[in-house]
Amino acid sequence: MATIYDVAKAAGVSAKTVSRVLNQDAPVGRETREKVEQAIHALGYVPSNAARMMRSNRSGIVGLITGAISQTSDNPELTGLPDLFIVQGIQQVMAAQKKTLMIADTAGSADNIPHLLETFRQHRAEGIIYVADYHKQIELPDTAKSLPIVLANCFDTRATPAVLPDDKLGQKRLVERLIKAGHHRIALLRLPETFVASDLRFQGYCDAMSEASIPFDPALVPSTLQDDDPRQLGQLTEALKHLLNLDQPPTVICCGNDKMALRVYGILRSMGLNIPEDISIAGYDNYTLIAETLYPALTTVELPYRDMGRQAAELILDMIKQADHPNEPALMQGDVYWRSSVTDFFTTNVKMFQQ
Amino acid sequence: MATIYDVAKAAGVSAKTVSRVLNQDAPVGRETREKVEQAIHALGYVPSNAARMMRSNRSGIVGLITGAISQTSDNPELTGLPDLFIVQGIQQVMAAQKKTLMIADTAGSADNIPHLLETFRQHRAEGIIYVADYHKQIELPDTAKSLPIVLANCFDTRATPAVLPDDKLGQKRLVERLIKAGHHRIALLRLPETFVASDLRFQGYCDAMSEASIPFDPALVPSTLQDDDPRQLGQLTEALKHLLNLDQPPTVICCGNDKMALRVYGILRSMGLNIPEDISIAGYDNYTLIAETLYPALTTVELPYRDMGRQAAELILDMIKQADHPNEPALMQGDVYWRSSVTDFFTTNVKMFQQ
DNA sequence: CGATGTCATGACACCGATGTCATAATGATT
DNA sequence: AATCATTATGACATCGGTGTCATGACATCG
Repeated sequence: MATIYDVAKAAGVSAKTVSRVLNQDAPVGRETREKVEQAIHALGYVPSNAARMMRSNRSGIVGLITGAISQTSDNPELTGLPDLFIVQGIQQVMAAQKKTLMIADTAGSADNIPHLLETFRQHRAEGIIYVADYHKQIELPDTAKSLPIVLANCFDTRATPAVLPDDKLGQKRLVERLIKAGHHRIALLRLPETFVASDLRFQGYCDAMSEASIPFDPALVPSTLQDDDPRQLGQLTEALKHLLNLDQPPTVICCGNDKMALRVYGILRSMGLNIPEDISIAGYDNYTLIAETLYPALTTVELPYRDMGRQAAELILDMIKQADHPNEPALMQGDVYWRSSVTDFFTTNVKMFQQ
Repeated sequence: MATIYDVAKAAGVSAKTVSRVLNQDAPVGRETREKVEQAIHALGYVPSNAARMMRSNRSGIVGLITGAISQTSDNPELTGLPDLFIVQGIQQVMAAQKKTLMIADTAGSADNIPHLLETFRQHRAEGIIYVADYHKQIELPDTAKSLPIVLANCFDTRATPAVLPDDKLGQKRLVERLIKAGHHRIALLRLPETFVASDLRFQGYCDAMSEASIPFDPALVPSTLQDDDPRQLGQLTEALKHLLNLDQPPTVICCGNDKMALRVYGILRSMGLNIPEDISIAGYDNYTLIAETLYPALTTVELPYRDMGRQAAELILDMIKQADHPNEPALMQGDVYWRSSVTDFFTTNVKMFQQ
């Protein structure tokens, strides 16, 4: 591979002059510049990042640790890889800032993290982003403390800067929108309690109900499911039967996520119920492959993964520039996507009057 | 950040001796080694990859170009990101071989590829893998020819080494299995013709039917769909009505992919049909989030993404070692996943006898 | 006992860029 | 015309490792 000296020789100038042409950091005579540019082109010369980095001691590399890529399928709850959208958001910002993103993977085991950090340090990464597959609490090894680090979709007890989805607000907005559409009997099928989001969304549900002065009815919020996947189908069926047999059954069921909603669609239909005529269904995540493809399309709340990624990327770049960092996690809001799986009583009424 | 000279000074030895301890490429006295190791630990020294790379001229970096990460949502057909599994397979092999994987992203536009290649060359990547989001033909810019390159999930006209899914064999196996389960009237809802897989799978379908001596009935294979997503629902409904109104309607419908199967579930149920009692459904892709979550779970063929990734990784590593490369694309086989969306007439009969 | 071989270590050059400083040529200013 | 500023260029050192070669201390062998 050609070096800057080969170019210099071919152009009949010094290496430093070639360097100046490359970096445009000092005036170069027009003729000289053209000779150099021709030589570069003719030799197919590409400057060596390694040599540059050595001199400048700035790598321009940001490390990204994720389990998304090599996620093992032992937890089938998570094979959707939606968190890859976070990586996408990060990538966008890094590309715009001409930073190089180096992605490493935990291969499903947190034990690998120290080794990954070591590799990043060898490459002189300037900062690190850790991306979790779903909203959770984590504990990073002590080795992580020596570099600027940002957590995305997770948080720890050491107030490491973090970017999180605002699950509470998201669920609250959804329920508010449901109430606005005329629903009062609103059921909530919670995620397993092992998920941080389960409780946050329950709080959002309660807030929205209480602000609308609708008393909380525990019968509408069956006990949370287990994350044991094979058993979930049976548990879901039980929970749905319970809800449908209430004296005042719900007019809409909020599912813990879009995947659960997909299951609920199947179960309800096998019971002979139509969505949304007999009962409305809402999800969470706005996992478009499901939400837009389901028939009817699913009303749901977006998990703002791309925004979280962008936010995390900007945060780490700030931290690299100035050792400054925020103490509070950044909460990212996701919109409600209103689709045809939920009846809007008022819209329906209007239509009736128009007809 | 500490250098090898800092370590050398702290340990009272020469830099070269520290280097020997690090690389274990020459004997070092036990006492000396321990002093050096202590100094390394005390200073938190991590060798600089840049400096190493400069001397050895071997980067240990393999470049990966994909659109998976920053896939724009303008093609909703593809928001599932299943091709990320290819990246996962690649990552596994690279990690095992202690290679560094550098992932770059087309940000949805092939125009960026030359720039990405330039970046890879700056980093002195030893080889490149290009991953496509679905089985397709591509055309790489000429700049790509100077490095070993492997295509995954795509191919070109220049016989660049490629790793592809064996769509023909996959569909053939599925149909063979359906026939074995007692189905004779087998419908095929083809993907849009713009997809390479559409024709290959149709060939597989024909092969299986012909080998079982079942005459080909064009009525069972409606014209292919458009990839225009909003219109697909209507087209699908039309196609299904057509199939169901035949004199001899199909007993099973093979869908172009799992997502189409998800749509078909919804449409058939809104027609009051039960799966698989009234009609069986099969998909393609084994996109587990859909296939396993659907109720009933979906019979489908795996797209062997992880295997393709592993194969592509091993191929590029071979090519890096020896400039040798194969001329024929590697076709990777995917298994049939038999689930409850398809009636097995023989199993059913056996059960009836047992009862 | 001298020759040879192995072990342990260090001095030094080198990889490919770029920062610093020096130098020469040109044009502008007094 | 002498001085100064600006432009255009090159020589050289340097970044942090590692390859090459040299050196001294022992151990082994005929």
